[in-house]
Amino acid sequence: MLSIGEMSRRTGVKVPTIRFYEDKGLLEPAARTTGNQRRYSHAALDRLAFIRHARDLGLPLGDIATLISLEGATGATLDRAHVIAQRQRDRLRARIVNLGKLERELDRIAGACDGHHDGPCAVLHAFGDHGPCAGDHRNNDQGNDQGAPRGTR
Amino acid sequence: MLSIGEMSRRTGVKVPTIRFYEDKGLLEPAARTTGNQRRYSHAALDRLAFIRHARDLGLPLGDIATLISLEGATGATLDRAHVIAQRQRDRLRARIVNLGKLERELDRIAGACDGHHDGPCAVLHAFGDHGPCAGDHRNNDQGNDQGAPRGTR
DNA sequence: CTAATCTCTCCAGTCGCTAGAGCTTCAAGG
DNA sequence: CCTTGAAGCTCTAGCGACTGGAGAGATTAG
Repeated sequence: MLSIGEMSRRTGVKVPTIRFYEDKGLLEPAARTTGNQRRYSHAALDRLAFIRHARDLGLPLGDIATLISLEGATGATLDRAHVIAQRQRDRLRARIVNLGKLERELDRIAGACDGHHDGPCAVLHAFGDHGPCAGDHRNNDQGNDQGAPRGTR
Repeated sequence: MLSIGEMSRRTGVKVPTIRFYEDKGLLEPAARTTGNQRRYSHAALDRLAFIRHARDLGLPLGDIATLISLEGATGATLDRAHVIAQRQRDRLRARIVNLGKLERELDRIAGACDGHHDGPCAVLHAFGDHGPCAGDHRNNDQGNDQGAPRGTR
């Protein structure tokens, strides 16, 4: 049986985050000691590692919950897991293409200012000016933040 | 003078979001009609377009506020604008590299399941299994969400 | 004048955490 | 056995960048 701190150390998921996952139903409520502290099985450890990994891959918690609910399922139900993986990969692909466009534009903007500061700033102008970028770098990105900033680890 | 709805139509920024920007100090409080409705100048329209564009490029509102405060400045102060653009470009670059790794892994996961659903699902196993990926696709991405999901536009 | 559309303010919710307050429990050393 | 300090508990609030709804008032077209 593992304490919550032990779980945290082994998976790299912060302690409050573990409690948060329990609250959201991603982890089953842990068993408790007589003093009300959580104690986890190794199965729970595996589950937390699974969640962690899926989060690293950018899956939203809702999708992760779906994957968990599919555990132990067989047959056609499992197509849903496949669909989630594919959808996430496609989201990521679209996002990479989009970010590539943004990068090129930021290049242009950063390059617009190369040291001579006389008149109004070219960088500021470039930020305001949407013309030079072919026009469609808009980020109509659905879904959540792929690869969330979760603090430094 | 433009109504808030007109501003929204012309920039693609939603009405509540415009009010939100005002609240956050990115837009100066608009003039009001006798009936308390906001009326905007064309300068305000330009400013909103600027914000919109910078947001599309993934700049956090704090950075945008800094850029705005630099408007009209000259000389060395403007280096700050340059630094913001470069920093953002670098964040984006790092992020693209990282997302590329994630994409390859999702490819592996999605590929793990190719139709035959007999035993336990390979996709689920692949999500749980961190081994095959060289190990360091972790997303220790600092900074905010580059290219925010702002709903469908 | 009336009906339809806009706009107003305020509040609550989203997502995935993170941090703090103020308290209790646990394990190890003396 | 007692103390000490780390680790745990619950609860609440906050982040960023919005989004949506309620219920009221303003404006505009016919």
